[in-house]
Amino acid sequence: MIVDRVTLSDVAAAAEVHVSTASRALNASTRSVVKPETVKRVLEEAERLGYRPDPIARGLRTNRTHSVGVIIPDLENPLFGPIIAGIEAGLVADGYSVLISSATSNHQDEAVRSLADRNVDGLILASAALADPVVERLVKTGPPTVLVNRFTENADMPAIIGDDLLGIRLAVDHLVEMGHTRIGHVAGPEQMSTGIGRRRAFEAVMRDYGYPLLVEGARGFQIEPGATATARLLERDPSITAIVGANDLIGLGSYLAVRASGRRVGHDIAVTGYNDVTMLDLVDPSMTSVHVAYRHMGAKASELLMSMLGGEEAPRTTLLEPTLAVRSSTKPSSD
Amino acid sequence: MIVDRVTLSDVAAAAEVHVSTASRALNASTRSVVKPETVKRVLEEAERLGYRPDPIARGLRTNRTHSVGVIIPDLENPLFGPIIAGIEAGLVADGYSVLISSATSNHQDEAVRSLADRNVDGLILASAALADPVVERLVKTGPPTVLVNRFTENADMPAIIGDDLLGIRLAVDHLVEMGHTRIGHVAGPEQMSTGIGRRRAFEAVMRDYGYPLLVEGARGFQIEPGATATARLLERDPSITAIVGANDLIGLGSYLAVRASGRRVGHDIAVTGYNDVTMLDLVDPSMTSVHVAYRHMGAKASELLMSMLGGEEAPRTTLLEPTLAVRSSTKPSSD
DNA sequence: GCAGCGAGTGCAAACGATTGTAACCGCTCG
DNA sequence: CGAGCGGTTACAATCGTTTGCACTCGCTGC
Repeated sequence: MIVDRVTLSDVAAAAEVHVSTASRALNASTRSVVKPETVKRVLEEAERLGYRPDPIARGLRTNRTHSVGVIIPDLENPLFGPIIAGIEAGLVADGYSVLISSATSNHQDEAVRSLADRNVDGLILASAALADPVVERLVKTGPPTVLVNRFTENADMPAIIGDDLLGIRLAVDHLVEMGHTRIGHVAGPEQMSTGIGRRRAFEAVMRDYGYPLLVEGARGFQIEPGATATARLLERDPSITAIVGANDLIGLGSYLAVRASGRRVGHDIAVTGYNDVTMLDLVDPSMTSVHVAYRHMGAKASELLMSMLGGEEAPRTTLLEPTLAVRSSTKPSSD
Repeated sequence: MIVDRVTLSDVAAAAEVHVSTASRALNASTRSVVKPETVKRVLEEAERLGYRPDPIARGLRTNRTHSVGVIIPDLENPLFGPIIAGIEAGLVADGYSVLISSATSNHQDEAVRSLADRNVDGLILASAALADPVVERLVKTGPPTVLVNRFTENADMPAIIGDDLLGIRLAVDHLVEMGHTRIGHVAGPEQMSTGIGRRRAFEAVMRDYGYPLLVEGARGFQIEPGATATARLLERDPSITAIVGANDLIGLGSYLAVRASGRRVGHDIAVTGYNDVTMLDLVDPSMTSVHVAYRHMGAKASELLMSMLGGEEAPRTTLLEPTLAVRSSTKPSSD
């Protein structure tokens, strides 16, 4: 700062009171103990001088920094923009600041530690692995924490996640409605709840229908692994007429593999994605996908964290209801 | 924190020295004044106890928080993910933390103030408007600041931006090479340097060629405004055979308007975008676009800020060279 | 044998806030 | 008339670090 900060003692001097009095006058909770007249004088001087309390100094004394840490596994993935936006909007409304850090599940440790050093009041993790030692430790000894988008099986940590069972059911129901019975699933990595969860959901729904279980796992949530796994799937059972991708990029990989096998997406083989990232309506053919309200998810996460910081006991897990965005990849008629 | 923090005085007590000595032993710059033997003892105890200095307390004394603020205009825009990733990577490497805040050009004020309250050592703004009073004030009285992606004309503030003149030239040159002479431009909002800059660049390049100037402004950098403006452009001059969009979304808007006019993108009218956001290669037809290395841009910005914090005088502006990603929207042969 | 020196440490004052406790004032009441 | 009391305010400690200054101690050089 080039201009000198206006400090509490400046205000106190201007109002001709002791700093402690000024402090109490300024803080709503202690205001009642100081004479209304004095309060008025202090507030006026504070206003006039443009006093803004130093959250750092305050944090040193009170052990609350009014900041929360957010850990994102991959900032370049368009999924996380809306999540961060939702989190941020919720937090600044409550006067909190957001410390952001990027770290994959395997390297969260240092990120968590550095945020803890900064004495964040709470933590929001989008980077949890299915079996996550870091989360396990946080649950025992760490600031209040909320998981978002992914959850952990080895620790009881509140999470805001999409209802993958419902989402997959929406996709499969829609495909069945379109007449498909031989439906395959290209699953995501099993280390993430989003990978294994959707796979289990798919298996459950298909069992309900009594249809065969055709599943291949992709090495990652990206296009190429999706293409490779789809190729394996098609090779294993050429009679497949529909593919449920574990996320949109895997679905786009399926596009490539389907084409490579000489068939047309939408006409010969239907494909669905998951997440409904932006521009999915503009690919060729536009892709049917399970839509998750990620901004809302972020907002919910910050809301939950705020209530935990307010001392409330947190509910274990909140499921967000997805919807299905139907497009040409499963309904070529609309082409 | 549930477990009590290990403090400097814990370390000092364990090493049987005064806290001041411990402090000096721990800080590389003052380490030379304390006896090597003592240094060793202090370091060992610090290590053994798992001591981590409290950046808050330190910041209170030193006035340096080792944190920087980043202001992003729209977290949901996929453009900014890579920028943030680049910034973050650069900063954590130097031991800095990132405080993120979202604010449009018109509402930066509160965000800047709140970051200043937190005593950030530096600021990175992706939200600068072309004429920006907030930036103007920052330049006079504020922490070291770097602009990224957009710059400001009313203040002399270091910026890392793409070379729009070169980018537009690449696009136009390519179109001319493909035989086009009647080339239109759908410009972005004039309040942003990216809008007006690309427009000016287009005009300059076209003047060089001696071709007519066909420009319409879109109200925003989104699809619908792009479509509307393109429609106006096509109505004004139906003989246009190529359109340069000010960004990718505007280009996608042009797709819609071109189709609405009964023509085919790529065959009847070529279209280029700008930024080369993800999945642009998957739209139909895949779009030719000027590629900007946004992650690198973010990395450069943090690098520049770090050097400024190190006391070096900052160069005024760094231009990043874009490249052209040629796809089917200008080269239908590859369809 | 003592002033002076330099190396190494300790003391204590910051930084800007919050907060327990003491002190003061003018009253009332016993 | 003095103890006690409610209402206000001031004092001072505290949070965890850094840092200017003073101090000690063992030497050297005169």
